[in-house]
Amino acid sequence: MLNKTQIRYALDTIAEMFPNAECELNHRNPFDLLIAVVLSAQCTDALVNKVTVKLFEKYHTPNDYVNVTLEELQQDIRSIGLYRNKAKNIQKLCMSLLNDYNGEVPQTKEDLEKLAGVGRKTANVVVSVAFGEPAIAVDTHVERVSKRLGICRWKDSVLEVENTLMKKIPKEEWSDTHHRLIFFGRYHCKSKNPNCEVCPLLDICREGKKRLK
DNA sequence: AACTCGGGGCA
DNA sequence: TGCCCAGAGTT
Repeated sequence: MLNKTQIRYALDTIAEMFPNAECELNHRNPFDLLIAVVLSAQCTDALVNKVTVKLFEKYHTPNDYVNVTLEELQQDIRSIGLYRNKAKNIQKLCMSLLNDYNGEVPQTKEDLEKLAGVGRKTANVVVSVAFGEPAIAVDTHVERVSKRLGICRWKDSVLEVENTLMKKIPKEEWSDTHHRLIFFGRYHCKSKNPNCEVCPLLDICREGKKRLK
């Protein structure tokens, strides 16, 4: 396991590698962001952006999504995987916003997680990106990178990874760190080809040293 | 903890 | 072709 000094070094190095790391999803307001993040599950952000360009020209409010048939909404997001369930969830989610939140996006993780299609990861991204609240959303990249480097344990659950990261990283750095770890995982420490041979973190990385042996 | 949903992108 | 992708819900 990495100590505090090593974690500090790792985060600073990753920050230098990806100085402009931020949310890549196409969004102009909390509502559009919420829709985009729900759509992004198990699917690349590039594909989501391609779909939401047209989607957000047609749909602007929760009412717009519930005033079309399920079939029509499904057609409009058809090129995204899991589109049938996602369309259902989005209509359910919009009904909840209209009934329980006056058509607005709730600003707490607890309320967000009650919405259809919104889990812990999505809720974290929304409060962080849309409302500026410190949060670390643990997706596949964050989980893989944290475990490889040795910031957390291999056997940790997603929730344990999140708690460990929050404990070991200053709160004011949570949101930036979240995006940086994602970029690091997506473009460098990839699931298949981690690029260990050119990695500046090889000295401290538990998995990297094992792989190059 | 394991399983399922799923079309598009990329090798 | 085969494998993977800024997960969530169910069993």
